[in-house]
Amino acid sequence: MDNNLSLYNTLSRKKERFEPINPPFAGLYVCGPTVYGDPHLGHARPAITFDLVFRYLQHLGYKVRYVRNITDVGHLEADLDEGEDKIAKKARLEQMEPMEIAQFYADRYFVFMEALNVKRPSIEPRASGHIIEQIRMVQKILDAGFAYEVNGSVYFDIEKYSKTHEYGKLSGRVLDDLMTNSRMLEGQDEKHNPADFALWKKAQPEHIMRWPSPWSDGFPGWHLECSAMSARYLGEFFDIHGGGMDLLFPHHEAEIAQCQAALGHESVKYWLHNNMVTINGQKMGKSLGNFITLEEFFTGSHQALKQAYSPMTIRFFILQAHYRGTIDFSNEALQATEKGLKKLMNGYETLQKLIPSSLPGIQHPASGIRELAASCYNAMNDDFNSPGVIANLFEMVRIINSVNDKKETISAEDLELLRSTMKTFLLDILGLKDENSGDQSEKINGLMELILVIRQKSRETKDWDTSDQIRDTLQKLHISVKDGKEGSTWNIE
RNA sequence: GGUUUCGUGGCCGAGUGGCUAGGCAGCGGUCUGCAAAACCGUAUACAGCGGUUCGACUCCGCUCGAAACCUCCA
Repeated sequence: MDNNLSLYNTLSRKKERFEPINPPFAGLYVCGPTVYGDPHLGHARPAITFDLVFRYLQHLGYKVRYVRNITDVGHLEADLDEGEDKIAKKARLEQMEPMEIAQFYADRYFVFMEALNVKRPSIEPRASGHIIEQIRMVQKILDAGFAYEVNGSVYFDIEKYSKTHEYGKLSGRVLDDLMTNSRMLEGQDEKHNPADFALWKKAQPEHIMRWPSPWSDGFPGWHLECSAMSARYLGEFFDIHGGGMDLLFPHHEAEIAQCQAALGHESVKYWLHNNMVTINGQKMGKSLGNFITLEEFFTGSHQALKQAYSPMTIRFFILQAHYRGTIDFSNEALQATEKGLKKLMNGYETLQKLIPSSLPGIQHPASGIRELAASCYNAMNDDFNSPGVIANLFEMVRIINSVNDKKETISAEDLELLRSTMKTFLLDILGLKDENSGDQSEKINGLMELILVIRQKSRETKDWDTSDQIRDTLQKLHISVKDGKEGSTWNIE
């Protein structure tokens, strides 16, 4: 399978040609949500970023297995001495079973991801369903001599590992710094070295989420689930592992070490990381009062928002920036995005009713469509440069409108290429969809036809009061009427 | 303090060692009963300071600024 795709590998810090291990198959693993709270922008960005990767690989013809986990095992909360975990804490506060919490927020996550038109991955495994795999992996690491047990808990031995392998190569950490830095934090620690991380943790008596293991009744360390589940569903060596940059250290660094220790080799060929989001230039945080959930974006029900922003506006906004750059959400930027998206979707609608000109020799022939299509591929092949694709799509819309205005002409061949290219990139790869066309029933179409006929009559008699009243009233119902040379058109906004 | 990512015109945001990104807003036109949409034209730019080069926004160094991580939190 030929491709010219290159992608930025965090491990090598440069763009590399994408050469899958077992073509035509491609394996993609992405760190999914911890389901103890409502989905927000921090969930939307990686989901959309890797949805783009998923869609493009599929478009190139790969048989992609996309695995994105659901973290439903409680992990310890840092600021509590009690050793309570996030999901259990939420469960206690809301008087629910921990799995009830996990189920509730997982469902919320799915609903909002669907609204954003994020495709469901091939497999969405849950950490709680793979305790056995995780226990086996801990045992393998113990057997290999890279871990030790203390009081029923098992820790990864960084010092031992570092003698033969480079811990910190993904994130650029230097081990000595880690040790000296971490050493400052005193505590009644079971760990031999502060930089060590837990593979298995013995549960405190009040800890509800627990499973039996050879070492204790307890729960797996956070980093373990991704290693265990990726190995199970994608094999011990697979193509792409993705996630947010915030996961670089320690999470992904630990995954590399675990796999190396347990399997004797690394498990990931390409590491991809999306950058973070900010809101009005600030990081999003509950204490800053700018923590905005997706539901609040969609309904506009947050004081920082001047209006509601539709799921497609959010999606388009994220795709308008390259995934490795930071992205700042502001009302001004979102409003601009909303207009741009509308222009794009209107253009796509216009394209459907465009007619090729059969007359030869007309001036200003629309041209360059082949180049624009190639340019879209070049952009995607250059590390998934969606903003580059979008710029080309806007150029296509300009051609579409010019042809529609009879200012340019287009051949049947070019029109067909234009249609297929627009559909491929706008709908299939970028995953944008028309949010307003869903509710146009036959009844509404019939009514609108009637109304426009009546209005046209009033216009012919220059009864502007009546024609304007109709247009204004419809506008209040979010139905906009536009008068053109060939009659009036309408659409729901 | 360390590691990492980044700093482009009013706003957002690509890209390149010398050649127009694109969107939104603005200005001037065309079209139009008016409006909207659309099309055409147009101003404003590469954080700062050095260096490499015939030439840097693009490479190197430093400074300033922002974000993430450095918390058995996922």
